Amino acid sequence: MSANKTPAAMAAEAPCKPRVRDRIFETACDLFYQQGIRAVGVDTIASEAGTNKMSFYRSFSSKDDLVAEYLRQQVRELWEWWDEVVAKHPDDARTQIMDLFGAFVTKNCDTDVRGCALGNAAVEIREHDHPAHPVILEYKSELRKRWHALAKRTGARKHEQLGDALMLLQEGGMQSRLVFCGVSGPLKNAAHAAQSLIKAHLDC
Amino acid sequence: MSANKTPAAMAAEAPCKPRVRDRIFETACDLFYQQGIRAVGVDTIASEAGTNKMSFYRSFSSKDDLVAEYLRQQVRELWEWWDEVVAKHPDDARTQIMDLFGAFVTKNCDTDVRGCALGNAAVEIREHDHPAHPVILEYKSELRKRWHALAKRTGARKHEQLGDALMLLQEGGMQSRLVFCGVSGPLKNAAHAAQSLIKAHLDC
DNA sequence: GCAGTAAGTTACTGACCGGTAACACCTGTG
DNA sequence: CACAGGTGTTACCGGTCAGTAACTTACTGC
Repeated sequence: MSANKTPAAMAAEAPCKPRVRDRIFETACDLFYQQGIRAVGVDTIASEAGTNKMSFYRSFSSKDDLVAEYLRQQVRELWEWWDEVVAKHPDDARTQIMDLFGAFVTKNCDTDVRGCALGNAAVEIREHDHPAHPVILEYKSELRKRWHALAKRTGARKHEQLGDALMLLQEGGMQSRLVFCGVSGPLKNAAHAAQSLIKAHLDC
Repeated sequence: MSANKTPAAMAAEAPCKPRVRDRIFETACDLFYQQGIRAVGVDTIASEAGTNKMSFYRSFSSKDDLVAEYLRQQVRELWEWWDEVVAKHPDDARTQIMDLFGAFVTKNCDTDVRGCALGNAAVEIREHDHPAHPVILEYKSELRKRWHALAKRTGARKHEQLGDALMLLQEGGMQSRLVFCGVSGPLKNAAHAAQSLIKAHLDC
């Protein structure tokens, strides 16, 4: 099927699909994030991507599967962002945490930020058999593990408490972005709060 | 219309409607909170309340209005809870905060807790002209004001920072309840985090 | 030119959505 | 008894939802 190909415009990726699928997927990601998963229909996605529903179902088996893939994509981008920030000071956990919060606040300045895609999905999708469910659960668990690991490397005695606290700050910041515009909400003090927490856990 | 009435079963409330409306409203609140606003249809609410759609529309002008009223009810219950907790130590802001977090964690032990009704609604309802929008915005603003006031009364110099930090902890705790069961998530360390923050803001 | 394949087009299904019209019932009050 | 109000029942409207069938177009490599 996808053997011995020479065409120029063939993307350098693993599968074959050249254009339409990607266009649909990108459009779907935007719409899901901006307007919510349940609020966006398959017809809307297709026409917004400049195609039609039939082409949609040639690329995706169902809307639910697309949603799961959308969330997996978000997870990839989120970890990419995280790894990038953390890579700047590989041996200084405390600076890594502060960098994360700094970049986190900066990122959330954009007016088109709508909180955490995974968290929002958890609100919208309550059915336990939805293919998106394991994606969300795994992401949040991994996120917590990373905060714990980071907190431990600061040398804090009660590193689990510290890690959870930092995660709560982040989650709360994302949540608040849906009602407070820009960084006008409590989010703007997230970095200060993180600083205070670290200090409290290290020198007393 | 509602003049000179004597019937026994007439509720002691202001309007006239005796039973059906309340049954529908209560059912709707439960379903909206448990399954989400968009996931619950008018038909479902009516039949779950033991009646039908026609009786629903005799009591409520539209689903959107019912949603707004559901949220207003949630706000009432939330402030009632808050005031009750806070009333125990009227002159000790620090204890009030710790009591709030204690009660907050306890409340979230229940298995049928699904996060913050207002926050969830903010995720599900993105339309700016929805009657629920002002309810959500006003609640979150008032919540922030209360945290600020509480933080100020602890004597903390940077009370705005402290207030925002406490709010972030609370918001994050609610958000995390949708994916982590009971208090197995980071929520369980919310009280510790609050304690650390207060300490950091007071004695250094 | 032929074959294969990706894509566009139109029309459809069955289910559900929010919301309404018309009518029957039942119960309490005058 | 008659009347009124709250309620139940059935059927319906127009719209949208996810998903499918069948046909057509256009490009590409051989």
